Amino acid sequence: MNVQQRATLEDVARLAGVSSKTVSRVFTHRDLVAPETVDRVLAAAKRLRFRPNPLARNLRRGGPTDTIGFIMGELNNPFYYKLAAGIERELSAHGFSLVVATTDDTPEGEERVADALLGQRLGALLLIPVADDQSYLEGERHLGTPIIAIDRPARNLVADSIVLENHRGVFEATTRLLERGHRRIGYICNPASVYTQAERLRGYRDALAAYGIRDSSPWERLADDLARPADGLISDLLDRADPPTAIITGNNRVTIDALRALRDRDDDGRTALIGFDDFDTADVLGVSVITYDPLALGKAAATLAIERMQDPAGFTRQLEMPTWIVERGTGERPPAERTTA
Amino acid sequence: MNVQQRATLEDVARLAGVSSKTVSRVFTHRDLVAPETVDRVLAAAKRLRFRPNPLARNLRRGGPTDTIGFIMGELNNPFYYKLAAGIERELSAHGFSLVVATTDDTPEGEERVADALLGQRLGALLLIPVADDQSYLEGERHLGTPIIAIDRPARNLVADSIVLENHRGVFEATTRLLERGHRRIGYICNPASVYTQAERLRGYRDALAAYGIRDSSPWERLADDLARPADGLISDLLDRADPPTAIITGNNRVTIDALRALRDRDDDGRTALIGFDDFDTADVLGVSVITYDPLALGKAAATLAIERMQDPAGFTRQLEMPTWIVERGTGERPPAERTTA
DNA sequence: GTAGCCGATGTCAGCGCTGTCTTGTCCTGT
DNA sequence: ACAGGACAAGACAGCGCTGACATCGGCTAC
Repeated sequence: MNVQQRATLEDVARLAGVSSKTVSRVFTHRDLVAPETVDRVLAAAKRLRFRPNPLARNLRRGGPTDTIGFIMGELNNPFYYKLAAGIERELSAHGFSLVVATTDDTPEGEERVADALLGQRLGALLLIPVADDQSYLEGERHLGTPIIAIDRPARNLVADSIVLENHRGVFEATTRLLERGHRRIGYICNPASVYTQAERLRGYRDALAAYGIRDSSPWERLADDLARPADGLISDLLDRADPPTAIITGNNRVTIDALRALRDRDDDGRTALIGFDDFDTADVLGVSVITYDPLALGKAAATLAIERMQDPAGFTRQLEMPTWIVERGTGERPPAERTTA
Repeated sequence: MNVQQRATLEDVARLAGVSSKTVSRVFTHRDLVAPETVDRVLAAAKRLRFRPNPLARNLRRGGPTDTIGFIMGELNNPFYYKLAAGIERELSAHGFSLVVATTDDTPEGEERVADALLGQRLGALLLIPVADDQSYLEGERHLGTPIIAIDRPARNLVADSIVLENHRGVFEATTRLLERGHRRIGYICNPASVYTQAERLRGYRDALAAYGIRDSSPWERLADDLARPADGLISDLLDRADPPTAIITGNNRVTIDALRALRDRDDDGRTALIGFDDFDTADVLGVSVITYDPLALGKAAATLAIERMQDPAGFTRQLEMPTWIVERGTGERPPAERTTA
């Protein structure tokens, strides 16, 4: 394959018999150029397969590029990729392109990856904070790069953020179970020590407290080992002498693990279940969930970034996206009577 | 927020009391600089929060960037996003960054998006071809940008490609059903007029043919309307006077639609089912599938791209990734005896 | 003693493009 | 007939960086 040279403005100019500046104008302020000149230049450009070099353009113009970075835990997760899809859709509609980088959900990964991305003179940086501290981004923010935290607020960093109504979603789900007569309601999550889960857990506890249940700890099973499925936590909870009549799960992975555990135990639909996060086959399985619109979340985050680029000086904003409950069966089960006394 | 200027080589040089070239060297060929000078420069760089401008560097150096583009139908699809995850992981391990763009699975989108991406002087372009013709990329390929087609071969374009063993997977699945005694085996897919589906359908037909079933058309339900779920196709097939005892579905969406349809008809596990593509809750639902490793597919594609960047002149390669069957229950059902004569 | 080399650093030009300023041409109004 | 303006196009510099080449002191070798 004989690689040929890429044509430059100069080449096009020579072929069209004009100056390079005129060619430049054709590709930027076309209305300043006489129509027939435009035609001649475009013909020449097409013949030479000319494509303006955005590197040179951006360098010359100074300022940020049209590229926006998104740092996520891992693409391999329904929540993240739908979020990414929402972001991508909105950004591309506004002419920005999206660079994604993943951190494997580790704090070290986050800073490394952020550094690599920021090298590229991003127009803005979107991220799902994982580390305990995003102060390392302060320098870049100070240089004018808008930074948007998604799903969790950034810590030690002034940044816009957009999160879910975690507390409200779980509070309402728990309340519904309580209203249906459930009193022994389990809560399972893994990981537990992240912002979102802390909020959800708070929603669960607050709802119970409103019904006079002050100590929910016997019904909580919290873990922080992503590598291990949550089956064990669920079994442990169900093995109690007074097993819960309902379970709330903190995210879709745990929900699916719970379904697996319930199936393995031949629970036969006795235990009510409401999971946080929707998932593809939840309707087939009849699983009630606390859901939200990840595409909308991504879209809102992208919008926030675009607005911030246009108005870097404005006050930062903290947005919340709604969550709601979808009833599909498992969440509407009444409390099972105790089979043994 | 008072936006401050970004430091340049020159600024660092002034502060460190050296020439800008020396600073440049510290960030590229550090071993050519005296150790104590390196320290002084690094200290100055840190103080000014200096970060080399990759735009200027790439412009000066010429040649492609470390950014690799990936054009996919839509991120909002388990197959695509796992593929993207595999690509991202491999690329970032080699120091490349990934720009993603989606086409909404439309041919027009593909060319538009490809054009936008190629403006950025990509190191390579990965894409899942949707349009009937990728000849519009010929120019760019000629300029030295490696192009890798994933999941489907590119048409009218010399490009590396990496696809699944579509034919073999479905051939084997069909053969297993035949071996178990099934003779009325349905095949459902939507969309049908894409390379992958054509291959899979061929696998189905060839397997039947090997058992003497020449005309499978009564058992095939092919559609090309992504907006509409496949429920109708499935019902139509099951409504036959002699309904199929087994069904093969061409992709995960159709599989899930089929599950829904079977549930709605209270099929109660009479009809055997094997679906192409795995999905998150397939094990919970006990669905047998023809599967593959989308992460590995992505990784292989990324590797191919990296190799091609290093050896642009080599022969293009066409790779196939293995598919295999995971038996979980629905595919192992024996043929149901006719309930009515 | 000096030719020759080496390691450390500097000078300069230019990658491809665009902002600013300048030049040139034609048209309008009086 | 000519000032003044509108429009089209060019000259030039420089964005931040790095490759090619130059410089310079110190050191080895004979």
